Amino acid sequence: MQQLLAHLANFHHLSTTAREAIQACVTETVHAKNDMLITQGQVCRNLYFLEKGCLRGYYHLEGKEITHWFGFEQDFVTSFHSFTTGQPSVENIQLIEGSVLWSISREALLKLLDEHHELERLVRIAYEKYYLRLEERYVNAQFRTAAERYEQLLEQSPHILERAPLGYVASYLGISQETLSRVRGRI
Amino acid sequence: MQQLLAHLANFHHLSTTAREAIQACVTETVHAKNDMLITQGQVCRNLYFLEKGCLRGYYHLEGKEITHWFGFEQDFVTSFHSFTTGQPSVENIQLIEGSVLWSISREALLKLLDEHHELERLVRIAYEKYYLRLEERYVNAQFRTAAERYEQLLEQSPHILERAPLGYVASYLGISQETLSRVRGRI
DNA sequence: GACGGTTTTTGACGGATGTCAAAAGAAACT
DNA sequence: AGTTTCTTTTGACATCCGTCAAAAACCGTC
Repeated sequence: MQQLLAHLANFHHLSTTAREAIQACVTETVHAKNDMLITQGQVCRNLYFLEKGCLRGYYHLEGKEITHWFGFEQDFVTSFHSFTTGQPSVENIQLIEGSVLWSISREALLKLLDEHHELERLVRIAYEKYYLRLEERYVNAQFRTAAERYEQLLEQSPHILERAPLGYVASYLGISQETLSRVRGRI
Repeated sequence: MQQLLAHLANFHHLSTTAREAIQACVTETVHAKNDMLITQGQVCRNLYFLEKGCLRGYYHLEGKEITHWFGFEQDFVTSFHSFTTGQPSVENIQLIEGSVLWSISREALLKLLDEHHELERLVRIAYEKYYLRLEERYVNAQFRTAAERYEQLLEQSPHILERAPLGYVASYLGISQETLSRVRGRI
C-alpha cells in the first residue's frame, strides 16, 4: 500500500485527505502464475497496480497470440480500451509469475476524481507517462530486422528478457520464436 | 475558433469563463504545403489544433523517413514527447496541404489548467482518446503481410489514402513504396 | 500541346523470416 | 534416478518483401 501511495506521489503532490480516500477504496488481491486477470470478451472494470510480480497483455490475431505489453512492479495495468470505454476487452491479461495487485473499480476511481479534484491532474500526468511509453514501443517496432528489434529490447528492457518466456517475447517483437532463438544464438 | 470550442465541448462541458480564457490565449496561423511545423532538434513548445488541412509526423530511422501519424481537420497535433518533456523533438511535422491551425503554448496551457480547474478533466479525457487511437494503430501494425495492413487502412482510414502521397503511406504501413504500389494494383 | 519535374508502376534479384517438423535441453513430479 | 511435460534450438524450404534501376503516368506551367 505504501508502495502505491509513494508511486502516486511521484506524479504530483498528494494531500492527506486524498491519501486516505485512496486507501479506503483500493483492495489487495493475490494471484497465481498463469492466472487470467482479464479474458477477451469480459468488460475490464478495474485498474490495477502491480506491487509484486509480472504479467502480460495479449490478443489473438491470425491464429496467433500477440503479446503487446508486459507489466512489472510499480506498473499500472488494465485493459485500457475496455476500462475507459466499458466495451468488452479484446485483450487478455495473464500472470507470468505469482503476483500481488491492488485494484480500484472504474466507478470508485471516477467518484474519487469527483470528490478530490486534485487527483485529476495526477491522473492526467500518469496518462502522459503512459502515452510516452507506448510511443517509444511503437518506434522500436519500426526497426527493420528481428536482430535490431531484439538488440533494442536488450538495451532498453533487459528485465523483460529475464522474466518472460521466449515465445511471449517473440510475439512482442513481432517475430517467430524460432527466429528469436536464432538471433539470440548469434549474439 | 468556433470549431475548436465545439470540439472541446465534445469532451466535457465548458463554462463561459473557460471559453473566454481559451479564446484569449490561442492564436491562428496559416501554413503552406510542405512547410515544416516542427523540425527534429527543436523543442516543440506549442499544441496545435488543425482547423483545415492535413499534415504528417515523421522521423528518420536507418536512412529512411518513417511517417508515423497523419493529422486532419479537428485533430490536436504536437510533437508529443517534446511538448510534454521539454526535450528537443525527435520527429518532424510537415504540412501535406496548405493548412489553418490554432496554437497554444505549453506555458499558456499550464496556466489555463491552473486557473480553470475544470479543464484538467477535459485534458485527461482528450488524452484517453489520443491513447486509444495510438493503441489501435499499434495493433494494426501487427498484421503480417503488407496486403493485410493496407486493407486495414483502406477500411479504417480511407481519407489517409486519398490525401497523402503514396510514399508517406508506405512508410506509415512499414513497407516500401514499391510493395504498396503492387499491393494496391492487385486490389 | 510540349516540356520538366514529381509521383507511381514495373521488373529482376537476393535476403530475411515464417512455417512445419523434429531434436535437444530444462524443469517438475513421482 | 526416471518419466512426463514444457521450453528452446536446429534444419529444410518456400515466400514475402526490400533494393536498385528504369519505364510509365501524372501534373502544372509556359
